[in-house]
Amino acid sequence: MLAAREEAIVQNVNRLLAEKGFEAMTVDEVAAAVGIAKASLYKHFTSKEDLAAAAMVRMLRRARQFLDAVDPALSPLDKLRAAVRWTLQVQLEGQMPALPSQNSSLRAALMANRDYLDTLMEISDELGGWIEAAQKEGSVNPKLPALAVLYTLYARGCDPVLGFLQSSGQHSDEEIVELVLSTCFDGLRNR
Amino acid sequence: MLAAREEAIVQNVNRLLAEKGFEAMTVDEVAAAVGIAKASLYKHFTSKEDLAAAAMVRMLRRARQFLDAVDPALSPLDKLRAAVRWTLQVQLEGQMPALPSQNSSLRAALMANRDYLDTLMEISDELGGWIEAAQKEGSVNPKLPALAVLYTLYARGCDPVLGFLQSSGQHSDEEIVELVLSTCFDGLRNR
DNA sequence: GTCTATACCTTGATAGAC
DNA sequence: GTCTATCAAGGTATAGAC
Repeated sequence: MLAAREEAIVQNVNRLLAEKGFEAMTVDEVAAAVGIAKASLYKHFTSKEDLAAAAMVRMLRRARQFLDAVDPALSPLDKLRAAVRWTLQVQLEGQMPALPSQNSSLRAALMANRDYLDTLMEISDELGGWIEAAQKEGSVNPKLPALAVLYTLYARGCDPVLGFLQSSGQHSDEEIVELVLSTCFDGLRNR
Repeated sequence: MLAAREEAIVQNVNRLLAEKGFEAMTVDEVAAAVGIAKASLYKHFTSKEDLAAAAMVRMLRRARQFLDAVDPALSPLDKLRAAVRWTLQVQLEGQMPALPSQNSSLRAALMANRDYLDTLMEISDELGGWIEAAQKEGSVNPKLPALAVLYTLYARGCDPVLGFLQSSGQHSDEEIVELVLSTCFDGLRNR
């Protein structure tokens, strides 16, 4: 079954991207992890960038699914909190693909990928609506530009603090999630 | 002059690390930027990792210098704010070397580099003292583990939000610094 | 569509003359 | 210590048989 094989490929790419990042991940590794020859990979995906883009699209779709399933009865602030919590948990599970934030061949490929851009836009719209509502009701600081809030939320998806705290060995995953949620929404200053 | 040449090398490495990261930076580029042959580089530094480590040590020393010069009359909270502000400014100037947070050959080299570890420890001690004082006086949330606060501060040095906001083109560098400082210390929630 | 084998290139690092 | 020239390894991608 073609779809099942491709899902297995993308799943492994996803994991490897989370583990080592785009540049350190090799196509040989992916092929070995899936258990097929490298040349077979290239029958499904035309390039390494294409592989990574597929993994990113898969993750974005999962994110969108989660957002769509968030309890509409929650306050806008709690919806945002739920979104960030989900992101942090995915990252702690080693399932959040890490891509270079700097310019690279991958960024060009992503910017040319309609699936990626569309899903990213949908997510941004949904989060943007929540942000606007939260600022209107005064639960999120209205002085912050909505775009800055959005970027700050996205950045939690690749926050190195999670890995640092995890390797310190002093906190459970649940504690780490709550700590980062707290610093994200409440800040370091005392309230 | 040997020292001057090595300073020129490390300066270029620093800039290239900030631009493209460790993996995307090539030794050929460094040699070209400095204006010497690649083989000559290897007379000064024994490996690419060694080059990057030297750049990191240089940046850590600059950070330590800055911390030592912070006005002792400031409150502990304002000292921490000054430290983060400095980090953000360096990053916006494209001078903050970006290293892979994931495991790699570079991490091993850094962990074997006494200069790096010593300076990092000194900085952490200085910041740690300020954090403790700030928590004691109640200006920083005392419920947060000091280590989590420290990591959160460090993480601002590679915060992708800066680059996102910069490329949005809607804010000056000064505004971006104040925005990120605000989200870091005050959080997204309204106060 | 899977495989083996390989082309082609880039990269980190070195040899050896000066 | 600088250069030119080169090596060895490992990477992406492809050819071509089945």
